[in-house]
Amino acid sequence: MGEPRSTLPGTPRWQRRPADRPDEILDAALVVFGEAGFARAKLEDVARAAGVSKGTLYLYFDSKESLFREMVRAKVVAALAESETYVRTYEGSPRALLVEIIRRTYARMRGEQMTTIARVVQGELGHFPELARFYFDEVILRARRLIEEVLARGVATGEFRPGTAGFAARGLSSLLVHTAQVQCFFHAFDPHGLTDEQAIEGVIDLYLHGVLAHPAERT
Amino acid sequence: MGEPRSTLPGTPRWQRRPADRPDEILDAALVVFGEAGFARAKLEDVARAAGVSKGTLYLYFDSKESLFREMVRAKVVAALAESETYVRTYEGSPRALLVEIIRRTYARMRGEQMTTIARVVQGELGHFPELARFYFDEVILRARRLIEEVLARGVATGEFRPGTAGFAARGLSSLLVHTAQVQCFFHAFDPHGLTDEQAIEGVIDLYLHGVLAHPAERT
DNA sequence: TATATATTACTGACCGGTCAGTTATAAGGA
DNA sequence: TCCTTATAACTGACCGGTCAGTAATATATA
Repeated sequence: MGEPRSTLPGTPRWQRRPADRPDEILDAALVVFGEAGFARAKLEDVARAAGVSKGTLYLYFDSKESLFREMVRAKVVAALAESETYVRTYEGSPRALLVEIIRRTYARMRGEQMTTIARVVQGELGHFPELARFYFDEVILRARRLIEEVLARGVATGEFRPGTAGFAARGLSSLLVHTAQVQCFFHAFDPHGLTDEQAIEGVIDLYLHGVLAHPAERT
Repeated sequence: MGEPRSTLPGTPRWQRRPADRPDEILDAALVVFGEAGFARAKLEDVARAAGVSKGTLYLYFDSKESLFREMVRAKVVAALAESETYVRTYEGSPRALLVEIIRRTYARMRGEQMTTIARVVQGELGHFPELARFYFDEVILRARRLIEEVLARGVATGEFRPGTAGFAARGLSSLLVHTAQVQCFFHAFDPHGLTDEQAIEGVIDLYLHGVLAHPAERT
């Protein structure tokens, strides 16, 4: 995130590090936009967090908006790509894979920066049609396809029931994203709050079995 | 939402309607905050939408923040209360009640203003700790309790399996809220988009049955 | 290897627009 | 007539974006 500028005599007041600046600024942007949301976030603060001056931001990014877009792009794509290769190289049963994907995804959403991004993006989508399009194509759809692939494998082996394809992947995304968000935002208030581990187990159990006692009786 | 101010000669330029103003302003606030988010929303616009001048807002509300809080309070509580009496007076089977609650809740979230509120609130929660507390207590928890009651009835009759209580209610909230939001924000982009009806059926099917083909084999 | 010169990364004061909140004034109504 | 309700002009803080200038580095020259 950029060293604080040195004030020691002898050391230069700042260094030229054009290769590192963009990433440092993007990291800072994630933090500041994440805390404040787009509109409240001050470029001054992004600059300070990145250890540069405000003018420097404009050497690397065109505007506040474009900085925001670039930040989302940079931070979101890596995570998804990782999950994709995980699925592609996995060799166990589809059910075990599904459980593993749920665990990993939840962990990432809770631990790192994804809930922040999801929250801010969601709040700002209306004002950035271009970003909305990007987010849908590169995040929502891609995640959905990944889950659909896992589900399809399970249907092929007979572990998962067929005919859920239309919604099941969307459902899992929603379950994961929103559960993580609620845990994230409201855990502090919740007297009977679940631990993250309990929440994950709940997601897995619910997603695999549903709530019916006798699911054989289909309607 | 307040009549536009008359400019016809003869008609008074404005009327004193202190009893009606607050609600008109709250309606206007919902629209404007919903479109713009808290930070971007201009009180000028709220005033115009309410058919009053900006100064008038300050006769009824202390500040932008307090207007926002009051708006959320006013708009959210009614909806929940309605569902609560519905559940309390329902006489059919728990399973039918659950399905009905899902349908109604989804319909309300999609048709009216709830997704808007949910989105904006979520985006702004970090900046309004007091509102967050209120929202958690009066919305999240209350909705959860309502669902838990329905589930408990079903467990009692043997229709629902026991032991899901810890998470099942949370899971349904997440599923409903996030599904409605995704439908709302991204339907326009989605080439293979589901209709609302399909989405609801998906939620119901998934929530009742889960994805497993042979749920008997519990782990 | 030291010094002059050119280049480019970076700074921070400043400008202009925006908008929450205030206030002086007017109009309605009992 | 006097109080309440409403208006609209006003203020001042705030912040995105700019740019003239400066500091760090690279290159050329002796």
